[in-house]
Amino acid sequence: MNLFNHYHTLILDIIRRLGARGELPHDLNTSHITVEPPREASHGDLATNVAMVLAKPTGKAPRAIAELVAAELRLIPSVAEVAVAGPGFINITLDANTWQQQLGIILAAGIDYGRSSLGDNTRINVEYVSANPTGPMHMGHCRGAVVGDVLANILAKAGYAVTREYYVNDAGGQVDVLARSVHMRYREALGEAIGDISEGLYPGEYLVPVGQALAKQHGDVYAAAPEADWLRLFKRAAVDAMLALIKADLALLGIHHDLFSSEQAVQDAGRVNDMLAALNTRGLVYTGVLDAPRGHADDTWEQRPLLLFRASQFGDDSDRPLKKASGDWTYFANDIAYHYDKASRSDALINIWGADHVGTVKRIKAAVAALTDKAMPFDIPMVQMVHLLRNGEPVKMSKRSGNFITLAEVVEEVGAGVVRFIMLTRKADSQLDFDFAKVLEQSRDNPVFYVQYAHARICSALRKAQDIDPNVAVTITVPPLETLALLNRPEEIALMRQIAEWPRVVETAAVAREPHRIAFFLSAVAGALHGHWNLGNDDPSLRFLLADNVPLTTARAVLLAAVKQVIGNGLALMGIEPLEEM
RNA sequence: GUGCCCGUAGCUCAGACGGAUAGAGCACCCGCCUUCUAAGCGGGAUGUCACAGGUUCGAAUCCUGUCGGGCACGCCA
Repeated sequence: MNLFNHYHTLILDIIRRLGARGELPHDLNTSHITVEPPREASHGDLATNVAMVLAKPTGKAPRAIAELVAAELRLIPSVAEVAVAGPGFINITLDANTWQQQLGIILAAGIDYGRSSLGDNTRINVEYVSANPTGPMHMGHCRGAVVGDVLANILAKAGYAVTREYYVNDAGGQVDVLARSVHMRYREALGEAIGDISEGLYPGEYLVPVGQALAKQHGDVYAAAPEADWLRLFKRAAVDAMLALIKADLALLGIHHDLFSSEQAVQDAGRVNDMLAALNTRGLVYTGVLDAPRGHADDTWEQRPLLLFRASQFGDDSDRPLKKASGDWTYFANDIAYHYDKASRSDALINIWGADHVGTVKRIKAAVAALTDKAMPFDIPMVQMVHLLRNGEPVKMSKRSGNFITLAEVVEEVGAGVVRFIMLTRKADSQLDFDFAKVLEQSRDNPVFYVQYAHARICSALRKAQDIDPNVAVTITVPPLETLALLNRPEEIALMRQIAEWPRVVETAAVAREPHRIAFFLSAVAGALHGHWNLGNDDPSLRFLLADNVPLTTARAVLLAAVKQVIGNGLALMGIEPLEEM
């Protein structure tokens, strides 16, 4: 149960009651009322803007409303103190019991602490990675992969029915190029001296085994055969092999999709015609000509009649071609068909896209809006570039030789957990530096270390607590009230208050589609834990472990266990294994 | 030329749906520290939230414009 939601509900009840008694008007719009932790801890545990929001519709002074509501709030047993402050904020301080009991709730819920029904089983489709199947994953794909995966985790936790989907672009020209590259490797495997891989083809070594396998399977049947004889076959073999590579790379990061959707399959199933029919019935297709794009030297621009979609009616800057002059479908048309298909089996769509696709956001949103009569929620969080550094110096990549920094190399060097965490230390749409040296540093300014260290430190303390009192392990599963009541120091209450925000953080991250909030929250909790821990240096009575005070040691072990649970739950959402010791 | 994103402390960045005196880490200054896990801890100073208008009880947040930066932009995939 989200504590903030609980009091939000109570406040709405109060407004209704005051309405029934004639002290406030009926049927007020209460949708803008919030209950939040106040920024300033000294203001109390919860703050609500209810009085300010209702001032205008009721025609009353905010502070007058605040006093009415405050009087009612004081009647709630768990409320210790209510103060009206500033322009009309109501600050609520809860009874220490309420916070103490949160520890029991956290420990009883375990990994499910933070789960909610916010999403109400809405079928939400998260499409992410979708790298072209032409080679292994490189670092350019990494951030979107992590952001998408963690967002999917968050949404699942928040009660959505999540499908994790990968769109395989196996139908375009680049897979033809791939097949030709594989054909050269195939001839090479048959003993032919092929020299350098031709300009424009994929030179990567990872295609060598694909050629070898084809040579083994088919002998020299296709060595001198015309392309038409082998293209389809080689394409299939190459794409399958590349997908296997990609899946292996994703597995290194702990990423597993539910569904791989093939562009070719969408076409083969006739979904493009379905899409066209759907657009046609809405009168959104016509044959016309496009103006030349501005800002380019456009001597070569030819106005040709094309089949166009009226994207401009749905917020795009211009209408967009569905067919090329050649009569072939455009990539865009296939993409719409795919999205139409996704929409038919979802209640909401999310695409995680790299920043290089910003230019196409409007048109795909226009298409989805058109095909679903604007009924389909569709978010496209954009993921910015990652700059790879080593000790502050940019890592050089030689494109010429086809050497990218691969995801596998990076995971091998620093570990999957570190990669995943660092990818979430910035908002997705701002650029991110990834410094191989810094991410492994053991210091305060490395958030991965800082959070893991907090977890390991707690584990260590819990082991020692067990030595002081062998019953600790049992007590922390269902802590008795008299044990919890010993946790009444302000510093302890502050820590409880902080971890009790976890369910709210999950919901916020889900609604805002912002996984980085989890990482930031964990850093804050780790900071609070370390800070609290250090208090014990100056004041030994604040240490967690007190050999001469078994009841208090046990109680504090309960607090530690709850913090550990919350950090562990956060890391689990991020797909990171928490460390027991380090 | 057009579109999207961005502009917050010296640096790197947080700051859903408008809320109180705008925060964190680093760097800087001053102390402390050999410990319940050590890779440090405590305190201090630091802002025209790019600029100018507007909306309102209230704006870093919303709207308009200007300036500055990044990315993208043909029937490629």
